Amino acid sequence: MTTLSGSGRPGNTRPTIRDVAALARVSLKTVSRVVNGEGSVSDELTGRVQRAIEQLDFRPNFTASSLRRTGGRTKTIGLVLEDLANPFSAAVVRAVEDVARQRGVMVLAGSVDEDPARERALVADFLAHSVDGLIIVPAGADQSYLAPGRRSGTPVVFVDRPPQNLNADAVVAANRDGAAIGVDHLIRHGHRRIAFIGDLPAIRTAADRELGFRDAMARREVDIDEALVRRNVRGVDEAIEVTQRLMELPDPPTALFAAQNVLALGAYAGLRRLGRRADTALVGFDDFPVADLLEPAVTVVAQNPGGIGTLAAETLFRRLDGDDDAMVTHVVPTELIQRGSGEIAPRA
Amino acid sequence: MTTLSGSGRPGNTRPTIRDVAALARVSLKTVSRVVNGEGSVSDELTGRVQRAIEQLDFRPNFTASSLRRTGGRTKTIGLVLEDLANPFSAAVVRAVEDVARQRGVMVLAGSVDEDPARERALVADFLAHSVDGLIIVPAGADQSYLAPGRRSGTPVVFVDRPPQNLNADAVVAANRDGAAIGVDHLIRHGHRRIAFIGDLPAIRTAADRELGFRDAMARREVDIDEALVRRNVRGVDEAIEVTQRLMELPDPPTALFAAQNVLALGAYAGLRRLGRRADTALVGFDDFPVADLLEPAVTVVAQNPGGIGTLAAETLFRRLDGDDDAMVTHVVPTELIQRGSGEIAPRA
DNA sequence: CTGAAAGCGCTTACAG
DNA sequence: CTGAAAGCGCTTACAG
Repeated sequence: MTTLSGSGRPGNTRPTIRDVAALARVSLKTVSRVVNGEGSVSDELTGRVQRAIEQLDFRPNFTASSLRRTGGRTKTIGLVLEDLANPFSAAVVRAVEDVARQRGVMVLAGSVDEDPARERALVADFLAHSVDGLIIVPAGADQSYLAPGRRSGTPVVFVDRPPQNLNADAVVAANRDGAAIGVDHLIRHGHRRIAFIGDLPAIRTAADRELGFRDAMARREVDIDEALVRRNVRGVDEAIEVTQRLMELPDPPTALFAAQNVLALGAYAGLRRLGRRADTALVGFDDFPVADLLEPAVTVVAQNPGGIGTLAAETLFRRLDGDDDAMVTHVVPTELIQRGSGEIAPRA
Repeated sequence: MTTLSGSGRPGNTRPTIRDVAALARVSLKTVSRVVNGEGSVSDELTGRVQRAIEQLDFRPNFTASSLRRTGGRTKTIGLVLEDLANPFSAAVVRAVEDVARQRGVMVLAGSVDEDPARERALVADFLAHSVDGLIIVPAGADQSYLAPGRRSGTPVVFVDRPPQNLNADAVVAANRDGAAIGVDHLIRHGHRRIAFIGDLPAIRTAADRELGFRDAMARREVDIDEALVRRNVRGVDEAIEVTQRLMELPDPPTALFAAQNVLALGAYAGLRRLGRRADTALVGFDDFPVADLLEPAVTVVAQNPGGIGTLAAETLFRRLDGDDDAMVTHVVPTELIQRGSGEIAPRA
């Protein structure tokens, strides 16, 4: 028995439309018609083609077809995220995937770990692979490098943080308003000495949340003791340490606002070590698993990563469908979830 | 000024190698040589080509090139997971991504939600997109559908659960041994009435963990009270309910072994509601965030999802590099992490 | 209803 | 060192 593959390549190659055509004794175009369900093929030929497909276990090469097909969509989109392993990124991917699936679109995803160079490299790789669109959590402070690509028709939607030096759609959480609501909650429970624990101010969301903290304090005319404002705190361990330092001040805070979930965890652990968990209020920004199982359970200003991802994907597909209205920034509201830690009154 | 694109398509299309060649007044092949750094191009022409590339912001279409290139690799692999949003899946993707990145390979990922039909559909989609290889957490009980694809040269590595009706590489956790170690830990702390809380026995890992539970009990000659063996428990809420039922038995267990992290969370919450957290031992299988912040902190048999993902990716790439040794199943060891809940002695 | 030719963006195999 | 032709797997535009 001879090799079915016409070009005489080794036998273990995937069958092509040419092999099917040869076996069914029809033209390439007829196979193409059957595969794409174009109709207008006689039952006789349709049958022969289908049997050949079955027999060879032929699967059309979608990538090859998109090369010539009008529009030339590859039915893939690229996701540039902070870290696929963190719950926020993971929830975004999942939500995007669900929207994409309905359209038969696959998702390529990659982590950037806050490295601007890696952001650009990943975008370049996705573009080289001809993705139809991009969803990006920007790490760098300049997205102007995307301008040429966008001109050539690849839409981009930013998530979590707005782009800089580029006019593009974005979907962000209500960082400033949400933080203000969380802090206001503490003030209404009687606190006036409220500490702020935040990440690098260079990260836009961290800066916005600090602004929200200041908004709330100003609106209620509560003085901010700058000694209680701690920025540049990274990771659980640093948050634990910072919390312990804060609580050991001569005039310590009665409440903590931790502007990120990991920092809230650190604050919780720090309070616990000092035995101050039960008498110090704590509100965190961004929910985390098991927050409700801690004691006291942790009150948070919850983001909606699933909602953010869904909206980002919908925005991207709207652009792919031809929408060329002005770029918009969607702000997804946060939700204050009261669980106990945020409702502790100040010590007498 | 005329359109640079020779074919007269609308101007906002991405420039091609042809546009570059025209602008640099060289042949296609010369552009190709420069782009691929083949050398053997005069400085004169190299310069002209590079300037044209710069000027047009040309980015080679990798997908098109792989169509003709020998080997025809697309430098993409497909990941079929349970749910991208769950920590186990997320950790696996991240680990795979890191290995793939070193080779300039991108990862396509999708969730299957324990739906066998979705597993097959996703695999078919990945294959249609010509991925170079697949990493799969199987949902269905039959992977024979992959045999034809594998014959045509796409390697597949299974993760978390071995494939059925298909001879392929796999990377799994030491479910049976790990569970036995966790249960043995409870026995050594004096427990004899130990409850087992597990997921659907149809899921291989759940079944294996129950076997491990039975192994440990048999080895120490502890009788199993079948009334304390609860299978088919799904999700936190069911685990909470099951735990409450168990603790309300006339002769309740003194220790619980929860064979999955979500079930451990439910067991913890269930004990807490009954005020039995501090006097009932609990060991969970598979670690979870914040397990160390609960009180008591939860003792677990930790899997190593990162290690599993890394090993799976390495195995896949080894196959892509031509390794055709016999298929192997790698068993990644678990680690018992003692945190408090597993070291509680039985009530007197 | 059916097919032969040309082409998608790029590389291979060959010739100079 | 350089290029013209053929081809990767498929679709388009045209002809019958």
